[in-house]
Amino acid sequence: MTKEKYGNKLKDSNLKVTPQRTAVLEALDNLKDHPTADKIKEYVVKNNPNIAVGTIYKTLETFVEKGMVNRVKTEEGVMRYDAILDRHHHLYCEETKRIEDFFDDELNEILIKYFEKKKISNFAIKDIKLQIIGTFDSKKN
Amino acid sequence: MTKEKYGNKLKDSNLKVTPQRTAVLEALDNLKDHPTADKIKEYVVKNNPNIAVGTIYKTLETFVEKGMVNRVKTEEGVMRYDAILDRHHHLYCEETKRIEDFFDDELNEILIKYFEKKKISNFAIKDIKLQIIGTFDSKKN
DNA sequence: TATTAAATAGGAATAGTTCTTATTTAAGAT
DNA sequence: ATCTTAAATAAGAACTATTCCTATTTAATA
Ligand SMILES: [Mn+2]
Ligand SMILES: [Mn+2]
Ligand SMILES: [Zn+2]
Ligand SMILES: [Zn+2]
Repeated sequence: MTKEKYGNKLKDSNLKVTPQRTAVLEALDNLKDHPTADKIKEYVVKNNPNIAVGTIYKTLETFVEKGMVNRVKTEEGVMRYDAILDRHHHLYCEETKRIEDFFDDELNEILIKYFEKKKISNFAIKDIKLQIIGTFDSKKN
Repeated sequence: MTKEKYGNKLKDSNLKVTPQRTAVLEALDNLKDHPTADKIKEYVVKNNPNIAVGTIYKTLETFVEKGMVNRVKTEEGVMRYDAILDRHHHLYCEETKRIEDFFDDELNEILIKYFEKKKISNFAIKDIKLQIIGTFDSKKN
């Protein structure tokens, strides 16, 4: 019962369970490629044809505030969202602007250890993410 | 003769030397905090009161194309620019949105070696940047 | 000094996002 | 089950960063 899963997630964050929020959660759960608000809308609209675009933005903002979703740093003019909260890094494709997840616990260990030794003066680190910039091999796109 | 320096930089990139471009270069050279187009305009306007904002954007775009300037990835709605081309990473302050440079050759070595061993399948790495997220100690702000 | 391709000024247009407000609704209380 | 009410939503206006358009100006070269 996956619909129920989203309801519980909302309750856990002390949010009222609405069809709009449930739909956005579902979209985020299914669109794994760091979607824009617009992509989320496209997905949500299939089952909720009357949802307002402002609601999508408002919902995403709420989710970010509650820590249910993260924004992804880009150098484009559009915001992208990430529902995966486990620590991971990102592959940025320069050609296609695709952003793919990169999980690597060994690397995380190395980074943590490195910055335990080497403190940055006047800066308290909360998180470290790698931007791995390059291109996907275009054998099959 | 620093004015001349900017002129040469432009010539090196096969760009016509104009007062507007020189001024934007000078602004980028002096504003070390990854300025927005608007901050650059504020700086440039002091000596070039008639410059058009569109010219600033166009100039920055040209510089990015020529590899004289990089965009900085953020999760804000405004673009920020970086005139430092030497390999470096960024400290992102969650509170103030300040972005500060972080140079660390030892860390670069570690990363390069790590990814020489551990290739990412189907992805050709061009560059790796760390997003070091946290807060600056607010002793003096 | 004349030529010309390129650059700029000025302002309109666009796009992503936020804001406003009347209406609707979820959730708790009765 | 119905009532109550604070919160959420729809619809569209407003806002803001950026891009686009084009008449005019200018840098570079001859
Ligand atoms: Mn940089
Ligand atoms: Mn925008
Ligand atoms: Zn991700
Ligand atoms: Zn920098």
